[in-house]
Amino acid sequence: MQNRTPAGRTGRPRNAAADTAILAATREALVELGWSRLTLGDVATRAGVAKTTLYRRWAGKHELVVDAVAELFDELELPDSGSLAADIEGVVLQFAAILARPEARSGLMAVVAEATRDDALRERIRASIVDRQLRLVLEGRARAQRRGELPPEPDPAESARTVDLIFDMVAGAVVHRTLVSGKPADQEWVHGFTRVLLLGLTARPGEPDGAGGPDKAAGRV
Amino acid sequence: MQNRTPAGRTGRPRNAAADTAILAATREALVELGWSRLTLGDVATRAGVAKTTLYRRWAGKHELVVDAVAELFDELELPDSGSLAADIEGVVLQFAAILARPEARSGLMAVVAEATRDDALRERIRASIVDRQLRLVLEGRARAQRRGELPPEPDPAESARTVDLIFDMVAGAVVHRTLVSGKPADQEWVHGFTRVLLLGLTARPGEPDGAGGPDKAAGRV
Amino acid sequence: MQNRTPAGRTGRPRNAAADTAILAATREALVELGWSRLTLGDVATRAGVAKTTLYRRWAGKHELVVDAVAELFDELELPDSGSLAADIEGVVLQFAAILARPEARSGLMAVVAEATRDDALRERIRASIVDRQLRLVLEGRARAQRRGELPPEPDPAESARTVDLIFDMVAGAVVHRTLVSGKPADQEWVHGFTRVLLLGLTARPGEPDGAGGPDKAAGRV
Amino acid sequence: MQNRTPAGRTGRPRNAAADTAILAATREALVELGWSRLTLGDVATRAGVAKTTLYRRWAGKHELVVDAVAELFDELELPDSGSLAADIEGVVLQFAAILARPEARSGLMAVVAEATRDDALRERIRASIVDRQLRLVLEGRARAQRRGELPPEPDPAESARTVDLIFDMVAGAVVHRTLVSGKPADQEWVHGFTRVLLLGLTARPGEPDGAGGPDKAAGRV
DNA sequence: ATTTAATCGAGACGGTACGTCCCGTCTTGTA
DNA sequence: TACAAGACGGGACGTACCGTCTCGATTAAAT
Repeated sequence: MQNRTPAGRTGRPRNAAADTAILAATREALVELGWSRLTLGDVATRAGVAKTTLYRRWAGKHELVVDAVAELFDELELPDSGSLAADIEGVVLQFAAILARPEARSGLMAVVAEATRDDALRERIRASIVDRQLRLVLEGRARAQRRGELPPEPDPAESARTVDLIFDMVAGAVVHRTLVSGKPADQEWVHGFTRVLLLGLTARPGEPDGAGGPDKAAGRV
Repeated sequence: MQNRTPAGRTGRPRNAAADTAILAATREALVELGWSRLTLGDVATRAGVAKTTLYRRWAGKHELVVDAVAELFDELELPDSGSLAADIEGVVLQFAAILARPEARSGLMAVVAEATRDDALRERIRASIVDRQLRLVLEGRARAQRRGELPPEPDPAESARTVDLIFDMVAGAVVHRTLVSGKPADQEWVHGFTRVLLLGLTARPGEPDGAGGPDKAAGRV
Repeated sequence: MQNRTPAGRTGRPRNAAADTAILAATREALVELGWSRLTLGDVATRAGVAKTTLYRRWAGKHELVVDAVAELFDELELPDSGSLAADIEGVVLQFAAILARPEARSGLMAVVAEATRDDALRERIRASIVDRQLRLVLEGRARAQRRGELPPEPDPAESARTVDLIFDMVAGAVVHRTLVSGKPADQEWVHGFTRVLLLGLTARPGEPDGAGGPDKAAGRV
Repeated sequence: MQNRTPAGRTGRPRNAAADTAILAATREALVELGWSRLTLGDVATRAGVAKTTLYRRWAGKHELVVDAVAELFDELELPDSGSLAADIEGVVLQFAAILARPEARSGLMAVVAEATRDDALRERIRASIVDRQLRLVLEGRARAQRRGELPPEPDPAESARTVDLIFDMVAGAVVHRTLVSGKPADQEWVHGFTRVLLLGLTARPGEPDGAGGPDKAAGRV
């Protein structure tokens, strides 16, 4: 994951169990202490490992936490609920549930904050967390197209842009709701959000457009 | 701002200019060093102030940065562009421009991260940053209603929920685009985002609904 | 004591009671906290006085403590016990009793320590504490001469040297016993000490001299 | 010296040279700055050592200075001058010479002052400085007994009491002369002091006793 | 079986920043 | 003027972690 396999074959090999123990200890410490009070010395102690061992495998606190948090998001699965709207609602709810867990909340924003000044870290976050979950959007769209809920994509560039937009809107809204507004992203909220998102993506523009005839607009703002 | 006004009348009064200098020095340090390398000792030096003076007024790094960043968002203004869509685009662009500035990027996510474990800090962020900008959503809606672009609100509770949702969607998407995806929230992106948002909020559900007739949907996903 | 009388007559006169209160508060703080933890801010608070008032009258911690401790030694009185030996024992016991009090122990050595690098402070100690008690030696000798226990002094220079020597031996031995050896300078010890001192000062040298016939020496070493 | 030898075998061993460098730096700083201006940060810098290293080995300023000063007194040697009086004079002169050095003057009284409120510190002073030099008294007496200048000790308890008394008188008088009276403990003074001390210890009580016939007393008071 | 080389635990190390405490000065309003 | 109150610039404190290093002791693969 984070470390080159030893490459050269001679010498004592690394203890593979240590990686697992360290990442688990990291999440445990995140829960108990939060990002800012978490120290690598403490993580090493919890993992029953020397500090040197930890530094041999990770460059620092940020990298370690990215890996520890990334594992959490691998649990995400696209449910097959029969309709696109229900599929999206299901996945957003799962995402919200993960963000509600303290080991994710605390660490995720912190590494994002640091990534604003550290390109390598941002790349690591993208690779470990964001890109790995793009699969959900892609698979969801494909399934909806198979069902006939969505038309096929004529323009690949436009398609990629839309995938990015959906991802930013979903992840952004849930994160903001959970971490900034400090309110739960519960069933009701997710339903309302999904409705607006899907309507916005699929409604015919022109007619009941935002700039269009107000007399007919029934939407609530 | 952060400190009880002296209230009691005796003793030497606080130097009001120090507050201004400290907040400016904080932003300067955020630009040069970023959140994690910013130290209060350095900020004090930059502001030409003793470290003790700084600690007398702010409880710590997080509180200080919240106040320093909050001032940035007070620049936001709702443009009067003639249409709701254009107004929203204008304000989102302004918001994106602020988030593009390093003094905002670096500090904002860090305090949000810390706020996940510190209720007082979250409250401070809400009061200093989030709630102060809710005015934009409220005023924008009122103006659109005056123009006839939006109907009046029948249900106050539903209305508040929608304002919250809009705020989470706008702020969340822009933040995620800028800080996580690491791509610019430029004119083009803002236009696309605004279109989806407004359509989602105003389109008549039922007809070209996400669950509705796929054959007619012209939306791009 | 420590401060020039205001001299110029205009303006609000100093509160004379403050001096007393400050010195008492200093001794109180010495008892409770010892020298190293005593702070001028705390003394001011105890005395019900502002820090400014304290600094207007004393230059610093050292000067203040010298004055506070000096007052303790003014209690010393030469008892009239009928014999030189008994007079000396009495005064040495009184001296030991003062040194046993925490307000004296703690402060005295500290100012002496500082005086090794501060000539003005050493002079202040000499004037306030040491010289004021030379009277005891002088009066004791005069009384013994009146009684016929000691011969009159033929040589004034030699006389002054002897007074100094006595003072250094008495004060030094008691201080060392009390503060360094950490054992009480009690009746028994004072008796033994006085015996050696007086014998050393009055015995005819030459005969049972330390360099003399060892076979006849009955002294204990 | 001050720190448990590593005992346990694991881990990087302490750098023994650091102890030496730190104690030397401490004495250097005492000379230049005196006790009250000496800071541990400065000592660490002078020793080319991190502040943490210093704190890892000494509990604080007082303990450090005790050790730094204690080494000075290890230079003391009992000269073999042929007579008890000359031996004592020699050792007292050496002692006075050490106390005349600024690194001793400045620190010694300060730690004694602090020791009045800190039993552990007093014990450390006794063990590191006082008890280590008792050897001089013991050896001097033994040598004088071998020479026949002093009789053997019949009573061990009385003997110990006398050793203590001698130590308090010698150390006390020299310290007081040097640090309080502020006059040099030079050849002449030491000679006078030694004469009184030795006479007091060896003269036959009863005859020219302090309480005895004043007409025959030739001593000067 | 021995060598070889990397890993492991432990913990000392140089270093940076922390947040606190106290210093001695200053600036108010009141007496 | 003096005084109470308290803010101020400054300096040192002692602590906590950082990330590196030096140990002696394992531990396997390569000899």
